[in-house]
Amino acid sequence: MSGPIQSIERAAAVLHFLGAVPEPVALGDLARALGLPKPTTHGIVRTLLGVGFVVQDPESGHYAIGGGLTRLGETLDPHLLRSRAANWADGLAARTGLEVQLGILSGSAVELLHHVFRPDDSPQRLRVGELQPLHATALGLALLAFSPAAVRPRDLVMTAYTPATVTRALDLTRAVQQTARRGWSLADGTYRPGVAALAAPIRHHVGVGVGALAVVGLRERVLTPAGEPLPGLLEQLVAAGSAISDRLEERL
Amino acid sequence: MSGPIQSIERAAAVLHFLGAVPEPVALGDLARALGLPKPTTHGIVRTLLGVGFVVQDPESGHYAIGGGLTRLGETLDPHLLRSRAANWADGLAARTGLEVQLGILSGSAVELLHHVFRPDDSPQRLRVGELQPLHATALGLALLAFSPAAVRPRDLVMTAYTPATVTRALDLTRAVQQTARRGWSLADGTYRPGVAALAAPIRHHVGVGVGALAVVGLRERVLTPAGEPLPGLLEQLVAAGSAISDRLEERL
DNA sequence: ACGGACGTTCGGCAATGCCGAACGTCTGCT
DNA sequence: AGCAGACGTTCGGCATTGCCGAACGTCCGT
Repeated sequence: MSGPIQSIERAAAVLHFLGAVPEPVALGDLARALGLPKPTTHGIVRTLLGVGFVVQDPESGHYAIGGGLTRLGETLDPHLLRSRAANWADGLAARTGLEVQLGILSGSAVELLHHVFRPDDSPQRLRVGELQPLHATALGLALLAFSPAAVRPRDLVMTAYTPATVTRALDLTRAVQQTARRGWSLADGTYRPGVAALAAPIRHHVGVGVGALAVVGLRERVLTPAGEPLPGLLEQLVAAGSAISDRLEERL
Repeated sequence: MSGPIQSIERAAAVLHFLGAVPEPVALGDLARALGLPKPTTHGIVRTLLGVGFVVQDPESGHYAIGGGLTRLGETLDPHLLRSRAANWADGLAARTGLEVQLGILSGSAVELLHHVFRPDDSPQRLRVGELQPLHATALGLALLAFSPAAVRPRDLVMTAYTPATVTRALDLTRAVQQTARRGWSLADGTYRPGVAALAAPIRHHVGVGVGALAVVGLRERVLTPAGEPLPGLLEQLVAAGSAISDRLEERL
């Protein structure tokens, strides 16, 4: 049997130590206490800083347990998500001229939490609360790729909404993998004919997806004739997703 | 600048994922969600299991966040420590015929929480609540070596209680390092002439020292003429320290 | 002005972590 | 009852990664 992973055990020792002491700890004291050289201890602490498990007092330079660790068990309130996302979603609709949707995973479907109309006069229907299929929408692909809940493609009922809808588990798996690699998803006429969408994940607790933000519109308003996202559109979407993610970490 | 440590980041991703999902997670689902091979994920999870940050449901084999993580910020109540230690301490005194002391770090001194008299008729004084010096006692050396609170030898006032008392910071540092290597400490006439003591740490949260247990008596009752622990005595002491440590993890 | 201690960076080295192949076990299906 | 698939787990070869000594710039106390 292979042994335990040394650097994870050392990181745990750091966290145990910091958790046992009420005051923030100097790096040198931590290193001495654990019997490790300062650069070794520093490398561990820097990584724990990066994942939010440790924080550093900016004045003293000392280290303490961070909120990212103590908040591990917390799940995100959908109302909080919506409240944090609303302004960004409204701004994105205004800038792109497209419909913007915010969704979360609900069982084996996408639930729309927020829906911003295209900023024009055309008739539109408010869809908040609506369930959408995971396999046929950009929001669905993003949630499958980044959400912690383990929904497997083979466990889904894959209705064909258009001739372009993916209905085989293997094809869906590939689409999800592609989404994971790119950091965003694309749906081209898979849910409504002639309608395309792009979606980006919204994350909480370093890297964990809790929702997705999408821009939706007629294909030629979202994609090039070759089927790629229009220039600038993807960047605005991903930036909005990141900004919302950052706001989720803020405490009010 | 060197980058973050990959295996610590991966471990954090595991914890984030487990923390985001209400139900225990299958190893295969965890591996898929994180995009890692199963053996890689298993190595990480096995290590997190070992440090108490993750637990495994024995029936389903699934993994969840463990109490060792959520209890990181908890400090140990001295009354709990005393209550858990008392029976072991009493038994140790009965088996060894020596005085047994339980101490914790209190500022820059040892505070005795529990004191068991030698099981004989000689006059003895109850010392619970007494403060003892860190530099001159076996309890003190054990607490310096294993306790999370960072007390540095150079910050101590080192009174000479006997000619054998260590009074130089460098000598104390070496004694503490030796204690850390051995896992136990030895004081030979450094606090009271002709009296020797051995001490072992009591740990909480994998490896963090929260107290120490000592056997104390006339030198010839504790050490060989060469100054080594009497055969069998050290093993009984270390075993008692371990048993008390184990009992601290139990929930009532 | 100087020395000591701090947190931090750098890069050479080899120890360690990674992960494909394989295993034994369990469960569900035929 | 037998078989196939999926599970968690183990093993060991390989090279990537983590480790840590040397060194740095900064800050503080003397």
